[in-house]
Amino acid sequence: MSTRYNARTVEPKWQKIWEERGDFLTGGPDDPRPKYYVLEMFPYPSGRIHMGHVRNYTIGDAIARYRKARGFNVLHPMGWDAFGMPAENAAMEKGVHPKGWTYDNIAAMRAQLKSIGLAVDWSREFATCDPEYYGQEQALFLDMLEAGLVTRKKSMVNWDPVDNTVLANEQVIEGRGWRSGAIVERRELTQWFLKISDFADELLDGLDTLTRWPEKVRLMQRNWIGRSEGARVLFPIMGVPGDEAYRLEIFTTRPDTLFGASFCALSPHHPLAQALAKDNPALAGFIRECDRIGTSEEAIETAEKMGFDTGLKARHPFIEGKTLPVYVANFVLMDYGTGAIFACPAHDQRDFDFAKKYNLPIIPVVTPKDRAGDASWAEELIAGKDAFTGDGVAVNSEFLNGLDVTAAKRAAIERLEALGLGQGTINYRLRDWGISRQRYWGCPIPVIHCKSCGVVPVPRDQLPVTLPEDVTFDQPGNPLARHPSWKHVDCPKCGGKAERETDTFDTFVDSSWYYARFTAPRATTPTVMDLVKHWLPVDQYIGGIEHAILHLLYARFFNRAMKRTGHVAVTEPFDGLFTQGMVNHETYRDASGRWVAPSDIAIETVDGKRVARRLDDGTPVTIGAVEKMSKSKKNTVDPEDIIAKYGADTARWFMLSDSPPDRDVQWTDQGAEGAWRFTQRLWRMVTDKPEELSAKGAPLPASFSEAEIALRRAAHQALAAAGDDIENLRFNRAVARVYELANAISAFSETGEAAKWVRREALELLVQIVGPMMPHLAEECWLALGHDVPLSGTEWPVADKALLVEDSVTIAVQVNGKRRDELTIARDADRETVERAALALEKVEKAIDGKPVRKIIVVPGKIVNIVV
RNA sequence: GGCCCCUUGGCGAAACUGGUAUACGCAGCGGACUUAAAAUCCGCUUCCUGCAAGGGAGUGCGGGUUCGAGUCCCGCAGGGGCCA
Repeated sequence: MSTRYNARTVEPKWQKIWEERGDFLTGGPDDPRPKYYVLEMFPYPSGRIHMGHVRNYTIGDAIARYRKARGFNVLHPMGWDAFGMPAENAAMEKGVHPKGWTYDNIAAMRAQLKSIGLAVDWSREFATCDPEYYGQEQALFLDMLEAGLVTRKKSMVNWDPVDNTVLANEQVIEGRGWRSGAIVERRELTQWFLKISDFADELLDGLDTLTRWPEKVRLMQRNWIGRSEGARVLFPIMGVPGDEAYRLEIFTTRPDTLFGASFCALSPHHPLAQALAKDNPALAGFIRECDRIGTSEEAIETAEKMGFDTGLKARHPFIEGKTLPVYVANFVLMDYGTGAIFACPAHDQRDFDFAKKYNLPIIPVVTPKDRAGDASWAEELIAGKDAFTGDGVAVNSEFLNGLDVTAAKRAAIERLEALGLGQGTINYRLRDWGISRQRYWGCPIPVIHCKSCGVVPVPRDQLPVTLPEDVTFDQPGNPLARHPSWKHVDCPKCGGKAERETDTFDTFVDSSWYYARFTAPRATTPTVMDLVKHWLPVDQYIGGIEHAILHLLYARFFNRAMKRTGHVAVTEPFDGLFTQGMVNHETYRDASGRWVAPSDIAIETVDGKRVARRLDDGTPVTIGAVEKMSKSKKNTVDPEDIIAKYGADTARWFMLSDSPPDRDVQWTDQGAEGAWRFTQRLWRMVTDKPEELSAKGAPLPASFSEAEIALRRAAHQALAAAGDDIENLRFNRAVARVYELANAISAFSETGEAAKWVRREALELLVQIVGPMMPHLAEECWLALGHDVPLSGTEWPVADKALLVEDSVTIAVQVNGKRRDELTIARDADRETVERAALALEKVEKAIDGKPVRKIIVVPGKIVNIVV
């Protein structure tokens, strides 16, 4: 006798019980249990959770619950990445204050997250817009300023004309602002920078220690840092007005190709180009034209190569009397290297294209090893379309001749250094991290600008520098800068009139240290050394792949900066990283091509084909591609609707089944229905026929039938395998084990006392395996099975090792590698017995067909292969 | 363009370090229960051939290594990611 499982009443009940019991409060550092810190990337408080959140937090929650059951002292906190543009946009569009908007959103999202039933220690919650948090962030900044980790410099910046703010390179995607989508402009501004490039090598080397990170993420970071070894070379330039001794410094990764040089090229923004343009209207016009092409590296790279001959001549460092023309060229980036290059068209594609266009010499100086000494090769190269960039042997290069690329590079650098015309150097793609944002809703940068004292840090006892609340958003630009009084202060040094810095931090600063703050969220210092020492690094960090570079590289740098300033002890903040896939859904469009939401349509199967219609007027709807859930395509499913209809456990179960968590998952109604059906099935299995279960705690029967032993085996094997799967975040496999065990229990039809005992044992194990994934349902089942201690306070069961190994195994028998039959035999049968049994099989005999047996391969427990 | 990853039934996917390919779920088909439906339960479901027993093919395509390849190596095609 049972009733239907009602998630709507059961789920809040258990959430309340867990809270009252304090089940998920973290133990202190003196707790005898080993620590385990599991953290999901904290959300931006947009106001509503989406399915991506459900997936992310379900994965983390299953880990947290499993680790707790395995006897760990688990730290599983939650907070809010609460500063940023959307709050200001809301202020501009709806006239609400960013602060009120943000905290209201947090309240709404907290309630939603709690309805998922997360095993989170909510006592540690904070938002980055809490003055208690950002005040400590300001303290960290002052420490870093003192330690020389911060600089202030003029630089060309990416200016977002819609958000009216500066963007870091990483925030410019395909020439557009990552948030606004506006085409980014170039501007020169004085900005605050964190010196991440000082750590380029360390961040690169550190990647090798991150063995529990996806290889893909490490590779992306490696490419982003972009270390390249090369040389800086000085080319004396003749004909620079007013400076006959001018030496042009260029950067090259191919000093071995210097003998193949045919011209030098300057970036349009190179100081020499700019200086020449002053007296040369044609050049000035050319530079303007280059700027019009766009500012993104991509645009510059794909644009047709254009050059302007300055008429200057550069002297070749190695070849006496040889001079090279000096061009200004649109494909040379001012940001990379020195903003000037020497070009060797034969061995660089861009140089090659340029040389062809302007009829400049192409001089091959590296020959592929297999074409060495082949005179026609050079002609082929010059006549063709592609430069040769591979490894080979140096030719036409005097003292370099015969050397391979690596050796030739080394030899060329040695000569340059001897001549005083250059040196070996390492160049990085990684630039310093510009952190100034001309926005209101962010952490104020705690410095004061004084006319006589310069930049003065805000004294520590005046922290936090809090945001003023009486601000207006009725005009573009920074509300802090136009606030009537906030920025006017006395200089802490001289007492004279001074102004506060009105820029605020990039919000990536806020998210670069929150993981450390969770270990001491109320401390009056940024961190507490004993606590960060105990808890860091994060054992398992979980989030979207979209943060592979931005957030994760910043956090790795910031942690190092915190270590240097004495706020943490570890070098790497995240020991294990897991990047979960996206949640996708089918898209739908009506006859006029407008997107239609899944909740507005009905789908039927007609003649084996799925057809969709609008619910309101019945008009047909086209079913389109499966894509990432997004508001713009309306293919979203609201977690709140799903929870209201099926309960949180169903949503959680669906998120963990089917697709491996690092891959994208497709949300489907059928899948959700399937997950819901299983919740009902499990509940029925536990409650339907209590008379078929032995009493709780009944003694172990003296003996079991074969079928009983088989079920016990299935249960214990499922337990061992599912535990292993959960530990390795292979939830889809754990789910499959659960179904297998459930199927085995359903198929079990033995009667009698021993059978009842075995059925209870299997059911209890099943419920316990399900526990981390569908915690509410598991608790309710556990209660129905007669337990008075909730699962949240119950240890993970231990699988009986004796039941994990089978006495006999079924192995395949192959003849010449083709499977012919199978054989069930004692697990420890010796080689000869297996061979004899295999040869005795009728089908095997037929396959051998009287041919002589040449060899028999026996892999114990796996396979027999008879070679004839 | 460079670097990297992926490709297994109608679909999502399993297959541990080379050893019975397609577990588990979804969808579909057939059946039971029911006045009927829903729900539930049972069975079938890689392809070809065959009444069947059986036989053959088969993990994107083409080669290779091996007693044995979804798994390792080389080449190609398609898809995706990052950097350009």
